[in-house]
Amino acid sequence: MQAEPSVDVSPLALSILQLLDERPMHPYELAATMRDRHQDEFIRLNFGSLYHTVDVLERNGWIIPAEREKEGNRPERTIYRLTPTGREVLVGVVGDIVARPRREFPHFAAGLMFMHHLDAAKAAAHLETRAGALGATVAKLSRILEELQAHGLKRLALIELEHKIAMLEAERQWVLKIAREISDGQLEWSTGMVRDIEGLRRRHGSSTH
Amino acid sequence: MQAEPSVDVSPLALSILQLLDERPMHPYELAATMRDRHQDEFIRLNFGSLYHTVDVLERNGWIIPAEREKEGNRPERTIYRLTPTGREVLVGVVGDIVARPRREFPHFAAGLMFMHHLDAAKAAAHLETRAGALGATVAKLSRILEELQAHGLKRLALIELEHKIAMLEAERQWVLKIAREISDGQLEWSTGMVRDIEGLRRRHGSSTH
DNA sequence: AGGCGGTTACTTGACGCCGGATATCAGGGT
DNA sequence: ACCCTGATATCCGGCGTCAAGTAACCGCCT
Repeated sequence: MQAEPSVDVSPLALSILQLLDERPMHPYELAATMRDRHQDEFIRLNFGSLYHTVDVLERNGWIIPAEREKEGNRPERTIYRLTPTGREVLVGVVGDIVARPRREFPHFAAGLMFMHHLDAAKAAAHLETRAGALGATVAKLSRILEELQAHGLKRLALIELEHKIAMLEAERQWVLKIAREISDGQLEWSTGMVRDIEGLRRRHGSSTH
Repeated sequence: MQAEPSVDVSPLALSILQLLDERPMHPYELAATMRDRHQDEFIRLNFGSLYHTVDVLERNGWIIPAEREKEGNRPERTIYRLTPTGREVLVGVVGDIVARPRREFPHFAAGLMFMHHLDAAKAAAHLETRAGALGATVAKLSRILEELQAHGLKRLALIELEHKIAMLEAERQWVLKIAREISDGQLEWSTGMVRDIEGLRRRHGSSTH
């Protein structure tokens, strides 16, 4: 029932809270709406965790069943609405998520860490492939962005798209640079190298990165 | 037993394969080594999934138990080694992970998506907080990077650190830019806005972003 | 030398979330 | 009549997280 330091509320939960703040809905409708708004491009969505998350939110008292409908012979559906506490949590969590970087573990970093198992030529080629894919996505998203802007959508409504494009583009630049440096020998290559890193300070401390 | 299109091998599994390629080890030693090399800064590591993953790798035939030691009265430990198939998989997976961007769902994007639930001032403040945290991490990692380079480590051995720093810095720049644009009113704010996005093309297609 | 508190070695188990598949019914199209 | 899609929910197995449990070791105190 607490509003609490609002830690560890999943993006999916956040999205549920946010939608129920607009109006009461039943879970399936939540999913449908998320899809309509393309939130599922940025938030992992599937029925299993949706229903589960709804349960959890109810247990926490962030949301409560408001109504229970049965239409024809379809499964009965439960309509939920946001509680006042839920509303507070929503705002709190948004602030928290925006303000505090969380530790993430992108696959690519792991790939890089073991890149020396490839030979230089292959590595460079793979990086170029990646850059190409990244470029294609950036192009696609940019087109969409422009189109939506032309349709009159405000920037604030599209900020996460802008962000994604920027990050993708940054990665692309970096990847390209490294690919070049490998190709022209500027990044010295040694295929079986040892990677002992003495001195990288052991855990403890700023959590964040 | 297949070498296969090498999809869906977790970073942790990759790391295991990689270490066993150097020499046979038992699971606990794997973990210890990963920690020593600070791989756990880039790969999510905990004992539960470690032992589980080892099991799976064995079932797949990528690794096999080579020896079984009992020292004093400690729990008996199983030493694994890489199979030839395992070695192929290793190289394949590395290439794959490097070449193909995977869809990731960073929390921050979700936060941005709902940022309009905050008022402008608070949003800007939170973004600045984030930029600060990002800056601190970048500084810390940069210091470590230099130190390690000074210790004679080759760039190739530190490439993932370089990457992380670059990405963090890119995000920081972006966050700072947006914070400024909010503060000086350049990014138009409307707190309760509707966010219906008609036109963002429905799923199907380049998977990647 | 004996004992005792803390750290390191090593594995297992319980529990919860996640994601994919599946069951059921309604309705519209051919 | 048949089939496909959409609406609606639940189920189940896999994987990750956390923490407990046992043994040895190390250092210190007396």
